[in-house]
Amino acid sequence: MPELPEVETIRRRLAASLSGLIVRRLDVVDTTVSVQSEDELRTLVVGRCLRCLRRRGKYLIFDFGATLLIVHLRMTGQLLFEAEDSTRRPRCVMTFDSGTDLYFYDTRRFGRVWGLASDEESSFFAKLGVEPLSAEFTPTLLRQLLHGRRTPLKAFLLDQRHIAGMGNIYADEALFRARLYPLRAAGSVGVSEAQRLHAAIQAVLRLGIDHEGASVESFIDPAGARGSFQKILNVYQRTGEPCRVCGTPVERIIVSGRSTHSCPRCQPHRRRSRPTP
DNA sequence: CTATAAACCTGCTGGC
DNA sequence: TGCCAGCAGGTTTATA
Repeated sequence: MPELPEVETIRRRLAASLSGLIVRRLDVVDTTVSVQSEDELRTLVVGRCLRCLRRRGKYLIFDFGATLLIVHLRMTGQLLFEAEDSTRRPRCVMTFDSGTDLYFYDTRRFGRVWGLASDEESSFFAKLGVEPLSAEFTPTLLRQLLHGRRTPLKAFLLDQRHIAGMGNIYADEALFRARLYPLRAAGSVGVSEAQRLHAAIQAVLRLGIDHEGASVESFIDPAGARGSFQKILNVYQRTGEPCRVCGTPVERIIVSGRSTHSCPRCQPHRRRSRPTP
């Protein structure tokens, strides 16, 4: 599933190829891709110059200056420069004046596209939490966000209203790196633990970006390249395999309906001092 | 506020 | 070999 590092990888690849190009046409193949009509989307993007590509959490923003096209890939969405074979149909296609096509493929059809005027952006993202790699995200802010909450840390990290961009992979990896048990109540986290969690969140997201994403499901970048973060996962989808730090088998539980992976020794239920993983 | 569940989807897996 | 129930998960919406 594309999470922050995967969307950032896509953003960088698209920015390198598409910045400054003018949209020649937009074709909506699967009308469920947007609540808006093909005509409405066309009015917002066709003939306009793509100024830049931005990202907010897991949302990808095609910035045309006065208008925006926003894409969320959800589970299986892919943006590709090349068409797939005829057994797979794209949900929509954007064609640029250079002749470059951008296909939106999405097996499970959870992904969505929105077109809007740029002055609607702040309200569009009004409920979205802090950008975890921004200067705004500090250990102090994290502690404020955690304060008083009884919800499990894992559920807290997945909640996009608090911090934007983490999904199941990076939430599990961040908690492992911070040596925190996923079911710990968010509000029970102390100052040093919050500092550890803050550092761990930023570290796993940066590591994910450095590795050009985790290709655990169907993630590939627009040129079809896989990421490599899946090769260095510590706990995600490693149930029963030895912890890379202590050798204890990785444990799998369900937290707020999501499979959750952790090392029972490195991430104990109670606080205790351990060497840094 | 918090928790849980269903809905949206399709491909894959496990069990028989 | 074949069939099918069940699972995976990001987000929204509904319900307790």
